[in-house]
Amino acid sequence: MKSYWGDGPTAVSINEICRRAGVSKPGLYREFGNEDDLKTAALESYRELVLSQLFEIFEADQPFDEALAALTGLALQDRAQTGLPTGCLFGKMRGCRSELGPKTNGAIDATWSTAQDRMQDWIDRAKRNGQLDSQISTTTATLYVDAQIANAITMQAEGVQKAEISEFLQIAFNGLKCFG
Amino acid sequence: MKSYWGDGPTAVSINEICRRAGVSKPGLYREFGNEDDLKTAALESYRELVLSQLFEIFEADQPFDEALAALTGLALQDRAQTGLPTGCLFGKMRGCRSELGPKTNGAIDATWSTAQDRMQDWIDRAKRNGQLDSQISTTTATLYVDAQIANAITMQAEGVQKAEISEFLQIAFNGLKCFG
DNA sequence: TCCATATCGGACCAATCGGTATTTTTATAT
DNA sequence: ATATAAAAATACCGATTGGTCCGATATGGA
Repeated sequence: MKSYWGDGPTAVSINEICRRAGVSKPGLYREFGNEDDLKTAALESYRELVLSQLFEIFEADQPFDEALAALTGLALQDRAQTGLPTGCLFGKMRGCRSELGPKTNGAIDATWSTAQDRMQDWIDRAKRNGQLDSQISTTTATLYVDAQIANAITMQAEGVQKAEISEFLQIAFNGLKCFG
Repeated sequence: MKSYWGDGPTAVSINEICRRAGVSKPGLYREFGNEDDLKTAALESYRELVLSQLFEIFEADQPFDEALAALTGLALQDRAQTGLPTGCLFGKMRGCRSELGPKTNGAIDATWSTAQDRMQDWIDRAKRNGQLDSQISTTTATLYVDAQIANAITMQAEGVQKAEISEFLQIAFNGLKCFG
């Protein structure tokens, strides 16, 4: 069900969702409430399915370099094999917030907030361990890592070769390591 | 007219465009043809208004570092002052190609192709001048620069502070300079 | 077996979509 | 001033949108 959000949270109508899922429209409404609730549920499902893997990396007790390598590996893993759609639902939703309902927007805020918290802890830890230049603002670093991962996932969805995405992330993360 | 594409190329209906522009629907259709043509025209207008400034930087005969600085300045310039909407129409369109018509998609292809050409020339020139590590794949470099500029513009649209965007680009372009 | 109850889906709703036919207005020429 | 040509807007088209009503159908207890 949630898998059909691969082609954009605003690109698929409720009718189309029902058609694809083989479920009646009243049935879907009984289960989810309305469109806003449905999209909220889809985002929550995405968070548990995909973002949780990122959070695990951020929380893991490992050197900064290894965490970056793990992030690269995660961003590069083949979505086609897992049967899941490509692209980042969270990123797509953040890109068209004005077209989404208030509940979905609230969920986006909450998700982004917890993601930033996780990343802040991780960045601050790396700074304390001397693995990251403490001149770099923590908030900028979180924005940076988030954006680069989103870039990589989006590029994969657009069909860019894995080797190029890998090099892309290598360059991007290099910017963090050799700062100043 | 084209300014109303600020809130997303799929978020605004033809009816709404007419309402905002104070023009009748047949009038708009007489001028542009259909929705696909209108969006194509909007993209062309955006290319001449915004992307042309990027192309000028790529074509200018200046050191690589100065070009990067110029790109940073361009990405940071305040859109609110110019009266233009924030965000990157080209990037938004690339993010929802399946929702756009064939003509608009063709224009996206053409725009992206010429943008990549301009960047390739620029990157190759920097490599020849020893201002950029030639180990970096040219196509990856073009993808990289494009993505970072898009990131910066998107962040400005989301209300991120200028100082953070500036630091963001400093980190990102650092990754190009100190590679390997 | 028969009735009550709970679930489910076909059919329907007003609103809006992209797009157009037709009528009204405006301007011109005689 | 009046008939005619050009321009523009009102009013409408079928299709689709998010959302709901209500009849059909399945289930369970007596």
